[in-house]
Amino acid sequence: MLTPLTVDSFSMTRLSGALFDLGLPALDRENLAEMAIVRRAVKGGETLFRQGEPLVALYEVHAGCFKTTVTLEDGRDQIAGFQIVGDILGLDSIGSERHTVEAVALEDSQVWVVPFSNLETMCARSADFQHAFHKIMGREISASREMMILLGSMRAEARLAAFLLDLTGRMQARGFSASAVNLRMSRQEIGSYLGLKIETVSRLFSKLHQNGTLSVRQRDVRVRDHVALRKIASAVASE
Amino acid sequence: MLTPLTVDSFSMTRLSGALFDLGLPALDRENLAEMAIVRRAVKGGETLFRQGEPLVALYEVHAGCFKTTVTLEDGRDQIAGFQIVGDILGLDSIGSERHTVEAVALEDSQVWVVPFSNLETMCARSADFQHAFHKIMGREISASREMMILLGSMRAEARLAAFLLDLTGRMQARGFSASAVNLRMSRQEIGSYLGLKIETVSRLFSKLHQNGTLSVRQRDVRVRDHVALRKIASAVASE
DNA sequence: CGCGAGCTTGATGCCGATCAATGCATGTGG
DNA sequence: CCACATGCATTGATCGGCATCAAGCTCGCG
Repeated sequence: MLTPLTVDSFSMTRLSGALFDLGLPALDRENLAEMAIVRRAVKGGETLFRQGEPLVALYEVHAGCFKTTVTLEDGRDQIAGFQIVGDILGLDSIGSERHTVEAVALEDSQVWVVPFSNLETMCARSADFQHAFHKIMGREISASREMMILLGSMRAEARLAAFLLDLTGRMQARGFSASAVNLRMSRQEIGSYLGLKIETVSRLFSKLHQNGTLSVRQRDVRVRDHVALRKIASAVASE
Repeated sequence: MLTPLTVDSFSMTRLSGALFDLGLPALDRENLAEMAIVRRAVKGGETLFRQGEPLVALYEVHAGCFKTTVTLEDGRDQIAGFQIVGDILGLDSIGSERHTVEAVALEDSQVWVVPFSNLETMCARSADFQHAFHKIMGREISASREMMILLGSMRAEARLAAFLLDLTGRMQARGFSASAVNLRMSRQEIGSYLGLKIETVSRLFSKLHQNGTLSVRQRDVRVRDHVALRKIASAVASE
């Protein structure tokens, strides 16, 4: 599994993302080396880690996009989330010290590999670093909580709108366009994530395209009317 | 808000629950005093903390039962979870340093109040303590993730069965009966948590009562057939 | 060109929401 | 102690949204 590692010394001097770009001047090249943080390439379709594997490291997405999936006892599997640049993979496994999800690259990607034990050592050494790490975990908890709310209280159209707003919002925060998205995932995968069937997702994209909220061409999506999209996402739908 | 505090010196010598009962011999009476951990009584219906309030402390439920709710912009609110003895309240707020949910006691309860900054200090001091705390946060992440799966892929009957199995399982882990439960929450609240309407919840209780899986009398529920309940919870229902 | 995976679109059905009424506990005042 | 009110739960009838079933369609690729 832990195959070719590529360490790009340029990027090591200017790191981005939640785990590193914390305004911690202390976390420089020297710290990185000490923590044995390296970069690893993951090809599209390749699995980064599987359900049940012991926790060895956390991963920060440096480039590309991942999906995390859970396989249920009966064999079906559901998508637990999509991770883009700056997101952390592996937080789910800290409770049990084993991965509870599988992470698969949706396109050619790169991750920073952060050995977990070194990370805890680092936490003990720096109060700022510790606090920052706790905030990352806390944000993960809030995010899952929000997803629960979405799945528990929104109708199909609102779910899709919220999904698009979340995705574009995250992309924008990482410096991408807030309106033009190239979806890396299939309708199937979006449906699985949102608790909807592929046909429903497709129909909703068509509907939003027709009424001018979006412009959809396969996986190229452009948000034409942010206000309308926001309105749909917050539409009441039952208690 | 932070009204009368009761410190029970007997209980302080023998603490239970996730945050304290970690097999950490170091966390004795002296540490508790140093961390300024105190016990506080919360009457049924009383609010422990509200959405938007700054994070001051985490709380471990020492006795009783809580619900956490999120109020959406449009005024509706949804239940994010139920916390029983041993559960931690406030983890949701670590990401933003403000509470994202409101916590309300469902009956007369008691909590341990753990000032957050002291907790981080403690983490820095003890690697074991730090690791234990990380596991607690990790478990919270996994739990929310599981709830997402439930809401995204299960039909109504499976949701209720899973809810009951989760609740009784947690009760059992804390030394209560695994089959007899007195629900502290209304049908309304269960429905809100599971993304179902009150009528649906009621009908399902009736159905499970009639077919002998449960015995239901108001909020007194007894699991008669654990195997059947488990089967219902794992029934396939769509992708 | 033809094949296939992924996507779209239509027709139908079912689960759970909605609307509406009744039942059943607890509490309060006469 | 009963009459009545109030809040929660149950049960029934109907409706609607999304799943399901079933064809086509589009686009990339050998």
